[in-house]
Amino acid sequence: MNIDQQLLRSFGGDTRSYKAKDTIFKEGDHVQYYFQIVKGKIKLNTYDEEGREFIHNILGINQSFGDSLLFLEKRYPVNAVCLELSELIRVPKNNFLDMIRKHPDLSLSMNACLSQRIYFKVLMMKSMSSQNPESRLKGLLDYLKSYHDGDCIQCFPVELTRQQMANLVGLRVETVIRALKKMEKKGEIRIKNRKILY
DNA sequence: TCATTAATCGAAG
DNA sequence: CTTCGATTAATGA
Repeated sequence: MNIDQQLLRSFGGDTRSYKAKDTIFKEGDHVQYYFQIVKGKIKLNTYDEEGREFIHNILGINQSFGDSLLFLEKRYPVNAVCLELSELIRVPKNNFLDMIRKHPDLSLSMNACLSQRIYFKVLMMKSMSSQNPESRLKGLLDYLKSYHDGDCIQCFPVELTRQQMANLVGLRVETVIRALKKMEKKGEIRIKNRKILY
């Protein structure tokens, strides 16, 4: 979701900056704001009983997060953590709902947005249900690439560390590294100086 | 250059 | 596939 910043401000939105590793909200916190990224990147994660991190999503500029919770009376099911120096616009929940009411067009794009999230979640779950690590990575890469309006072949640079990719698909780094090498051999991806091109 | 973080590798489970 | 141990590369102060 990407809403005009002036509009967000007119409904009480304020800009806040966060340092890398700052926590924006924690699992179990009350949902009180709509967040939209002006600059930087954040991740949504949880930890399993062994303390291993699972990343649910990584969001960048002009993307919002936690917004589906604004329509529910639930607490956050995940943590939101900053990956780098970032700037976010924060709008109080009730103001946000007010804004939606006064701008029906927003409601429509909100639907489109949430629909798309559900759609990609399903695609991700489909590939994640595969036992094969290469299929899981392929699913992740397809998802990432779908956000990229690239045209050329194998020119989409994956801006994620291998560790992050591993935590996104539920595998270990080493496994990801080895699987990526196989995929490179098969010509499914290209690797230039450790950078992955898909 | 020192320290920290990420990427790799090989061997074993 | 994961875990462990160790090395090497890249990055930033």
